Amino acid sequence: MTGLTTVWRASQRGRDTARRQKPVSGGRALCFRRKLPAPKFQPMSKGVTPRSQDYARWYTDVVQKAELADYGPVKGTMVIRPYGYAIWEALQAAFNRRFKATGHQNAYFPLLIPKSYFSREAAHVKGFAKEVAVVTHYRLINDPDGDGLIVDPEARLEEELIIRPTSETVVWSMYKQWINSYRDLPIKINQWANIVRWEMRTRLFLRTSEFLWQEGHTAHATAAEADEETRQMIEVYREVVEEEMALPVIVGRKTDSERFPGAVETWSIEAMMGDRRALQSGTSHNLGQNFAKAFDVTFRTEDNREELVWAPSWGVSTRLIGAMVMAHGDDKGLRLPPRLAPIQVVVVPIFKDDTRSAVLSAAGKLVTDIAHQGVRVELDDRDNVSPGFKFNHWEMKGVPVRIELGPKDIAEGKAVLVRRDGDGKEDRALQGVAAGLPALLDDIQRSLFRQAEEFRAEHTHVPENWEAFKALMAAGGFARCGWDGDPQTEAAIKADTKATIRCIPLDEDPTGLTCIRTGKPARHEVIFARAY
RNA sequence: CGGGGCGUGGCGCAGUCCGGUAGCGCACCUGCUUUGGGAGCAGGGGGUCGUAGGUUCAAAUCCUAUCGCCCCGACCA
Repeated sequence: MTGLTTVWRASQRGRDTARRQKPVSGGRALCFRRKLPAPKFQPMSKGVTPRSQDYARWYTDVVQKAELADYGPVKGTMVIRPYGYAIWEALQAAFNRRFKATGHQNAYFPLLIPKSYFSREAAHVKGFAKEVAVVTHYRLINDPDGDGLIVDPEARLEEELIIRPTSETVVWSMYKQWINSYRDLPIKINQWANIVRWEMRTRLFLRTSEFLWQEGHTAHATAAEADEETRQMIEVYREVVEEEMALPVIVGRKTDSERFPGAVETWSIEAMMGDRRALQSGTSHNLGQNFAKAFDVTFRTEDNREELVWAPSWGVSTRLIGAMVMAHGDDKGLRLPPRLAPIQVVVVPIFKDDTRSAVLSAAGKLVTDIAHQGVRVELDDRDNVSPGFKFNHWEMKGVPVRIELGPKDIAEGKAVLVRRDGDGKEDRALQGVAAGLPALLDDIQRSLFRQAEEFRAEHTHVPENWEAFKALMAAGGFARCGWDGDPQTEAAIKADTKATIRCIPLDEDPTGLTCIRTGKPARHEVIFARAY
């Protein structure tokens, strides 16, 4: 409790003092001049920090005010609140449907992993060791020297356990037991789980010490099959993110430096956020035979040879919710794509004491009609807050469509309809407004995708030269250009511009391109951006 | 780990320099009036000032220690 208290107090304090001091110093005197200088910061008593003022703070404000999530008591942890979790459930449903359609089954592996398992694969260890939480004891006792509980020094574990930062090692330790013959392959398992990575700098949804995700682990008899699986799943991710989240992504491969620890090839989908930075939104890895080697997982082929099993793994996390906030949100709050919105339409009745029952009964009827269309609808009949408050409230929550219904409307046989993805209100005949909603929601879904796509197009460029590249990275955006394939060039570019190679896009064509920095012939056409 | 800052009702803060027994806004509760873009008025409840120790007649305020958190830098879905 006190932890939470200080979080806010401390962070707000600095900003507020800074904000207050500027206008206050000499502010009075300046009032006598003809033109009032605009105060540098307009204190926002309501709503959220405008994106243009402080994008990071806008994001945090929206996540909290829309009641998606809140900070947990332990540094870097978050509570996903019901509204945020409902979005996660919608995403899970969308993914599960496709995972199952492509022959995968859900299962669950344990949270705790023997430290020795974790150490089997060298690159894997190197990648995760720095951020693994370790369980060393199994008991607390009363402190003999005072009050409170202490870790019982007698209760040290013989073998220390790690809390999974990902599950490759446990999964493959089990696959060793399950796989003997080519007849046992392929195994295509997915698990929904929480994982822990002790992050230094955390942000709600985007990077927290514990997060929820899905990790697929499959085992195959051939390299070709593993490669096919890896590509198929990145395509599934593309489809869900673009079609359900209305967020356009670039599909591509990672360079060596950005690859998953232990993978031979990593594919990712990369999206552009509202501040023009890139967000890796899903990854699919071809692990080759690395984990099979580490866990000695072999099988008998049809012609009785012993071979190592081939492995992909793939995952998306609650980070996707952060992506949705940052890609679609505006200064009024969230804008949710209808396919994932927990509430697709909200009806706000407007009434006074004398009109209350008439309005509420008309609104109730409307809500029933809407529900019959298969639309997720909510009636906000609270009478302790004003209609204006409700408008802002539901806009903050990103509900795609709002219908206002008051006595005047009912008299005229109409309702007022407001799309969250645009501005302005329009009248609709009360008859038929419900029937039109499914098509309207589809239109909003498309419109959000189009807006995100246009935004990305506006900020994606092919820089002519190094100077143009630097300017683009400083301004923010995606650069599509040549790279000589040298990791040192990549590192130098990062040092100069903070930009990294987000991916080598699926449709790359390096022919005739030169490296943006060295001028050497390009080995790959890549996407550069500053990333989260 | 290095640098900077902060812990005072649920939240945001003032009070700390110049010790005198805690205040403001929001939120909350009650009532009345309201309700088409974040309602108004009146009344009310709630904190011992991160923790521990010290100085003092007296500590949110001074001293010491300690814990925690935030921001910036070195890692990452």
